[in-house]
Amino acid sequence: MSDPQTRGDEWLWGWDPTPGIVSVWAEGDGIVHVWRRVDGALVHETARFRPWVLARSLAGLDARFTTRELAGPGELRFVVRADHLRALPASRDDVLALPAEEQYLVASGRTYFRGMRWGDVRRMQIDLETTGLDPQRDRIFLVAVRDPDGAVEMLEDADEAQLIRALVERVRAIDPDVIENHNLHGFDLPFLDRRAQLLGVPLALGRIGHGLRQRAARRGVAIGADATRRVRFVAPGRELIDTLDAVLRYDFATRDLAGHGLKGVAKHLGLAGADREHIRGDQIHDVYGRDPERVRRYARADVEEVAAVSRMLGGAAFALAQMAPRRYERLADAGPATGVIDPLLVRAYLRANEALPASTAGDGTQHTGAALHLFAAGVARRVVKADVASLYPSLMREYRIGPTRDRHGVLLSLVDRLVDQRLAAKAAAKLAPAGSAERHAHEAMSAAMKLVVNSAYGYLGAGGLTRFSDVHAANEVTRRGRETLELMCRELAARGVTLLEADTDGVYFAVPESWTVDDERRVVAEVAALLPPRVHLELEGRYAAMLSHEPKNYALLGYDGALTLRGVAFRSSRSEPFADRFLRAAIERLFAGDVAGVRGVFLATVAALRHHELPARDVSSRVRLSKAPSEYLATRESRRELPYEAMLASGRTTWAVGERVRVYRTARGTGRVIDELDDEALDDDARDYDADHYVRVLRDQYASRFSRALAPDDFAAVFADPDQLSLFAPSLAAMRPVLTRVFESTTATDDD
DNA sequence: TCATACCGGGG
DNA sequence: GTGTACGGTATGA
Repeated sequence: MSDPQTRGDEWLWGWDPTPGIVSVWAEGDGIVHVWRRVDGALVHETARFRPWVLARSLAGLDARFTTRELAGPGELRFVVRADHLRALPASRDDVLALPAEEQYLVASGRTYFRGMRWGDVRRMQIDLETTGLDPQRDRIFLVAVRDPDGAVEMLEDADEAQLIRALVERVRAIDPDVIENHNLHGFDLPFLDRRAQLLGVPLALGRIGHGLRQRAARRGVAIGADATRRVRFVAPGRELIDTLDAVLRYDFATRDLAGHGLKGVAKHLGLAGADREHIRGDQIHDVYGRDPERVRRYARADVEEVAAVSRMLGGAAFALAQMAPRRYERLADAGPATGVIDPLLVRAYLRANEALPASTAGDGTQHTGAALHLFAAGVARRVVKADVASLYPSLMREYRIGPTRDRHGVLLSLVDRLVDQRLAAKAAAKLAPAGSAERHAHEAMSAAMKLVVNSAYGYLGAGGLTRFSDVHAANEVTRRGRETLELMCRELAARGVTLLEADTDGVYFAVPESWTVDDERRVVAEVAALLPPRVHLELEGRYAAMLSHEPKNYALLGYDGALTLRGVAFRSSRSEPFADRFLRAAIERLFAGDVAGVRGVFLATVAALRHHELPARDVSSRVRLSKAPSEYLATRESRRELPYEAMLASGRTTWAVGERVRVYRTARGTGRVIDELDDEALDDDARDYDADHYVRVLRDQYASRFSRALAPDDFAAVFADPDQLSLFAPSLAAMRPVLTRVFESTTATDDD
C-alpha cells in the first residue's frame, strides 16, 4: 500500500503515465482503441481489456465469469469479469456497469492528455449554413471548415449529398482529434445526421466505423417519436465538442454574460473582429442568393470565433480530462457532481480494493437551504458588500464534513488537494507572461479545479443521483453556513454598521457617514478574524447608495455613477421601454436625494403619455405567442387576450406558436402589433395607445418600487395625480428618502 | 396572486 | 444507460 501522499495523487490524477492520449474507444468485446499524439504525430494503438461490472451478489451469475471480492462494508463488493460486456448484467440498483471505455480508464489508471498542452490538441471547427432549422424540410447549402492550423475553407454545392460527401472527405483528410462548433450537439450534428440519412450518404466522421453512434444525454436532442429520450452523437476516435457547453460553465462561474449565443459571447470576450459580418438567421439563405460573398464572410467569422472561444474557454474541460476517467467529450458536458466527482470516487475505491456503496434513495430527510435576511428596506448610503468566497467547500474542509459512507475520506481529500493545487495554479498563472500558452494552461487548470471544488457540496445534496450522497452532511454544511452568516451579521452590527440584506454567503450593510474606506476594510478584517481559519471574508464591493426593495430585489449606485438593477422588481424583458426609462431616471433622482425630482420624472412621464408624445413603441411590450390562431379563436369569446387581439387587429391572422411580437393596448381597448424589424414603422406611428391604461401601469407596477424609499404620506404625494400638484408642491423639497428596519424577515431558502 | 414547468442555442 | 445552476418567463390551479 502506497503512502497517503501518493494515494491522494492517484485519486485525483490516476496513476498510469502514458502520455498523449487524445481519444479512446472501446466496445464490449474487450478491444480498446487508443489514439495518441506522439511528437505531434498520431498513433493508433489497440489493447485488450476484460470487461467488468461491480455487483452486489453473485447469485444467478454464470461460472464463466471470474470474480474478485472487495474489502469494506460497501454493498457493491464483487468485481465480475467476462470476455464480452454482453455476458454481464447491465447497470441497475445492485450493479454498476460503466461504459466500456470508462471501464478501461478506471481499471488502467490512464487519463487523456498527459504531458500535453491545450494547444497540442488538433482541433477543427465546422459550421453548417442551412435554409432553416428543420432538417425534415430544410437543407444544407454551405459548410465552413477551419483546419487546426487556421486555414478556412467554404464547401458549397447545390447537390446536398455531394456537399455532405465533401465535408466527410475534408474531415478524414484533416484528421482532427476534436471537431467543434457552437451548439454542435444541439444543431449541426442532428441536422447533418438527419440529412445524411434522408439522402443515403454515409456519415463516416469518426476514425473507425461508418456512421455516427449515439449516447444518452440529458442535454441532447430528442430523436424520433419518443421525446423523453435524448441523445448526443459520437464519432469513434474523435471528440465532438460543443463550445456552448464551455460557455455555460464559464457563465455559471462568472454570471456576466447577457446570453450564450456565439456572436454575443465572442464580442463579450473581446474575440470578435470589428467588421464582423452579421446576418439574421432567417435571412441567411436569401442573402446567399443575392450576395454569396457576404454569407461566406459570415460563416468564416463563425468558425473563427468558435476556435477563439474554444481556445479561451475550452482549457477547463481539457484539464478535467487529465483527472477524471472519462472521455474528454463527456467531461466537457458533464455535470460536475455526477459527471466528474462520482467517477473519481469510483476509481479511488476500486484502486483501494474497497467495495462501493449501492445508490440509495435517501431516508426522506429534507434538504435545508441557505439563510436569507432582509434587515432594512429603503435608501441607504455608503454601502459595502462583504462575502465569503467558496463558503460551502471551506466549511466542508474546516469541519471535515464529508459523506458518511466515504470511509476513506476520498471526497475531502480531493477537495483539499484541489484547493491547494488551485492556489498553486493561480500563482503560476500570474507568473507566466500575459497571453502565453502557460498562463492559459494554468488558468484553465484553476477554472477546472474551482468547478469541482464548488460542486462538492452539490454532490452531497444530490440524493439518489450521486453514489455517496448524504443529505445529513449537506444539511450540516448549510447549517454551518447559516451560523456563519449570522455570526458575520451580528459582529458587523456590533461594530456600528447598519445591516441591509444578507444571503447565503454575503451581506450588504451601510456604514456611518464619518467612515473612510480604511474603516470599512477594518471592520471586515475584524469580523473575518472571528471566522474559522478556512473561511475567508472579503470586502467585495463598495457603493454610494442602495435602494433595497425586497430580498434579492435592489438597485445599487456605484461610486462611479453606474446604476445596477437586480431582481424581477427592477428588470424584466417584458417591461415597456417608457417604464424602464422612468425607473432609471427616478431612481437616479432618488439617489441624489431629490424627491421633487422623482415627482418631476413621474409628472413628465404621465404628461408624455397623456399627450401622446411617446411613440407607440415606448409603451409596447415584448410577448411570446403561445397559442396557435385556432387555439385562441376557440376561447376568444369567453376571454380576450391583448397579444392575440393585437395580432388580429393588425391584420395578422396567422402566426407560429412561440413567435415573439411587440404589442400595445390601443384606446379602443384592443391592441396593435409593432413590427420590430421595421424601423420605418416609426414614421407612420399612429400613437393610438391607451394613455390612461399606461398611466395606471406606471403607478401600479413601477411607482410602487419606491414604496419602501419614502414615508407613506410622501409616497402618496410624490405619485399623486398631476391635478393635485399644487396641494403638495411646497413640501416636496423637504422630503428625504427613508430607510426602514424590517422585522422578522429570516428565512431558510428551500432548495433541493 | 401563487406555485411549477420550461428555457437558455442553432438557420 | 442520463441527471448542475440560476434567473427569468409562461403556464396552470
